[in-house]
Amino acid sequence: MLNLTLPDGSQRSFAGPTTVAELAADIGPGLAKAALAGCVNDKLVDTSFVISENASVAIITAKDKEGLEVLRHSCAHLLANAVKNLFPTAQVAIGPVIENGFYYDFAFERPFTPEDLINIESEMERLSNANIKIERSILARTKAIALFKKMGEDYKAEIIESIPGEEPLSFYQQGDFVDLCRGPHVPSTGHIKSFKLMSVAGAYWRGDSNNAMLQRIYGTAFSDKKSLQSYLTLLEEAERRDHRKIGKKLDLFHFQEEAPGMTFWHPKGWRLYQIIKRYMQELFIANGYDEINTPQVVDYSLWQRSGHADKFSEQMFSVESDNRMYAIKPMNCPCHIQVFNQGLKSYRDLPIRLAEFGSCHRYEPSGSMHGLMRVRSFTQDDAHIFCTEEQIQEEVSHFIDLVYSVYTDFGFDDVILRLSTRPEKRVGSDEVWDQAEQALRQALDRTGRHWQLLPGEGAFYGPKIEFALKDCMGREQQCGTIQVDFSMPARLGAQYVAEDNTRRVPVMLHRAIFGSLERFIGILIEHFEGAFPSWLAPVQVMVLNITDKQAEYCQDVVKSLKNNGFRADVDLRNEKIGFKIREHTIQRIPFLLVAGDKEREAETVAVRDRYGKDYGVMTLEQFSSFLSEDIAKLARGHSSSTQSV
RNA sequence: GCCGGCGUAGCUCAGUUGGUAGAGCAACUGACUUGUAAUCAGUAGGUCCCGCGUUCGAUUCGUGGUGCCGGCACCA
Repeated sequence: MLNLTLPDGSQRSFAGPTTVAELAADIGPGLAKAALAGCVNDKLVDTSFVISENASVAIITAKDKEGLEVLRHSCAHLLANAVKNLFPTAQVAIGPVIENGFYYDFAFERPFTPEDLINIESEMERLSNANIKIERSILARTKAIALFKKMGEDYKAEIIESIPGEEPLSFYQQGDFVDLCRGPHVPSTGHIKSFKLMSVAGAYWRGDSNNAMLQRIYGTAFSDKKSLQSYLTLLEEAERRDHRKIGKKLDLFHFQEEAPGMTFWHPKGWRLYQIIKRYMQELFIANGYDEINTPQVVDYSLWQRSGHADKFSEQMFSVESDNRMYAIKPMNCPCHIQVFNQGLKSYRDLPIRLAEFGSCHRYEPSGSMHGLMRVRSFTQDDAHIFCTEEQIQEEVSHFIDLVYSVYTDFGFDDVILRLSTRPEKRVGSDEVWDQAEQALRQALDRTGRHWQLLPGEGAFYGPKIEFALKDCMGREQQCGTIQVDFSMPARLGAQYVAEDNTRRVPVMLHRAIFGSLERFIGILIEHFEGAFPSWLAPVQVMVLNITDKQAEYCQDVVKSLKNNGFRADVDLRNEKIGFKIREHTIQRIPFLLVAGDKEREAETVAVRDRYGKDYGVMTLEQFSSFLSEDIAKLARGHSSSTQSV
């Protein structure tokens, strides 16, 4: 007698060993059809798995998260199957599930073309319609290696050879196609219906740039066509929000060949930049930081002493002048230590918080550049806190609060916290690491927020906390960080006089909230789709006349708004009001003020926003306080509109 | 840096199977003086990314470079 407990607590009894598929059929014909896999005592298995002991069992369908992953994994196999059918000389490498889909890596004598992709997809459809049974088998590894070598699948053979342990391995076969796989997989290819191949790209074998480059085909699969379609729509939305496109459309910045990876900021983009910088400047002042500024070009010897030249000489811009080698600074911390080192410091002076809008240049690999997100010239909202070990926790606690308040101001409510602890290779004694990790842990716990632990992911010089925010598309963007550094202060001779009159080396905390201003602005552009909240908008108000008769009045209105500190502009062009409204709506200007004869005579303005909402007629005083209120809201309570134009 | 793709007017993009190029929008000029998402007409605008090669002739073909795009790798 076999008793199986279902997720809802109910039980099913069978006379003897039973497969997952039989259990599904026993529950109902619908489930029998939908079953992709099973979960027996929390272990995922195929529907063909035989349950021989009492267990808790769940039937997994495409509606389950695990089911979707099984489906995608099987779809990766379907892809490999199709490629092998069409291009028998292609070798298969690996084909895992990733966020939103899957990929499969192939070695093939020529590049796959977009036409190939179309043909491969048709072949996948054909295989799906044929509803080929997918069967699991077990092979001893020596046999398996021989089998794959015989098939000419050198990469697969290499994978099998590198799997540790001695136990036999599982394989999945569909028709002629066989693949090494832990599984589970869907029962037959007919379950894979809603899929799409997305792109081909190069990828290094085993992710190592010393290895051969394979061709990676990306694809995605969903439980049904509708989910697939809504995913594709989401991708379109992401494309619409691309900061590079919006940056052009809103005339914020540009790039050109003569300065790859370096931003040419246009008036409106630079205004946005300045607003964000000023915001942070005030925050520095309010939180006990002293803003400093250090040289752009610094003798190479400082970078040798700091250790950066050793590790990053390839990525540093260097300048030779009068037979002396300099580097354009790639980071600010060595310079900040130079400032700290001026004059003898006492423990009474600590913590010392030195902040800088540090302009840095790094020769990033050509293929890594991406709009504002990864540039060769950028400015960090950088600061270094020099303190004692005992002060770490309080400084970190305070910093975490600060990060949250900043992200909230910019409209990001979802923040992910990660603590990275000591790696294998590191400097500093275990006691110091214990203390620092403990301090970070306690600071995190004190916030009462969720945080993730990344063991071994810390820098060689100390543990760190990283802050990632989630934008309106649900994408994670790592921005802020606070890192403990046990190494640099000693290397560069930083000291303070302790209570017992001995010289000690201070701990240095590297920290940034935006990360780089360029990147943060890129994130903001995408988050708001260019429709910045009024406190950030480069132009907050545009005043429009209807005919020339109101031109002078409109200019007076703008003058008065500017005097009140608002970023206002006027459009007196001889165009229809509808045309002007369209243009400035597309430009995402928060408020449009229209003045015709009626308004001019009454000394009022007609107010409307970029979403088409009509706020009626107001006096200038009324509008000023209305706008002030809107600005004071910061980003809180605003949601970016997805209304498209 | 690596694999693949791409580079044509300010922007978005056609096009030339090798005979130095076109549209829409923007710009400029004129008319219209307009009431909440595109008024009409006209004009001007190009080293077809750069160098070299093949050719009578290259924007088109080849090659080297450069930049961008999608990934990979990298990211103090």
